[in-house]
Amino acid sequence: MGDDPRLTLAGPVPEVAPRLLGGLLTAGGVTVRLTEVEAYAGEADPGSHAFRGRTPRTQVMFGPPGRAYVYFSYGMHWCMNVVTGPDGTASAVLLRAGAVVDGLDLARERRPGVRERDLCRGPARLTRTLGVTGELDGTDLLDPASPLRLHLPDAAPSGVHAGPRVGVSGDGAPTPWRFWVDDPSVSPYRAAAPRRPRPAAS
DNA sequence: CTACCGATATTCT
DNA sequence: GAATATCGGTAGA
Repeated sequence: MGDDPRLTLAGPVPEVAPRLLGGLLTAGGVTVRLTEVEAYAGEADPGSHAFRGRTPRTQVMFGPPGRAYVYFSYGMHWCMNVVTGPDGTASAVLLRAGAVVDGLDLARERRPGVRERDLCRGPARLTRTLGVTGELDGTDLLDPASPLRLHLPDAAPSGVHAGPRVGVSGDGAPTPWRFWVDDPSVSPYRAAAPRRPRPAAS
């Protein structure tokens, strides 16, 4: 391969997303090999944060590819994406899971009591193990001096699976844009919108 | 392993 | 007020 990574990330998000699998993400003294990702296709995608247009939270998605989009979820968790596609398309890839390949002692120290395979098993666990917070929103992932860096794999990974996205309901639900490789760190599939409706108020 | 449930920011209705 | 790209604790099979 040897493509310019910036050029690779500028491609269509359903093609870019599986190519992040096997990539190395480094932050806070810990490096993770990505094992599970999800594609979100900007303003045309009902499951995307950008579907309703630009907001203070989503502005980074509308910028150039190769930056980190970090957002606060459910009032307590950080989740991170890699912004993809041409400048202005608001596409991004959510990093859902990974396996720690370097800095394991530090990761364990940061997550006391957590089993190794659970350290980055889920998008919010991944950011916590790496120490990623909203301060890193907008970081250039391809800058060697950045506190949060992404290194794309030399070759496209093999054995990639695809399935429906997690937690996405409505029109965007059936789109098979969750990609993963066989690894213990991949979170088990959960159907979208399992939320139990609260008992009807009397 | 499955199932429930609380915490609670951002955004939309 | 309600929904959401979630997790961790607890309970039970």
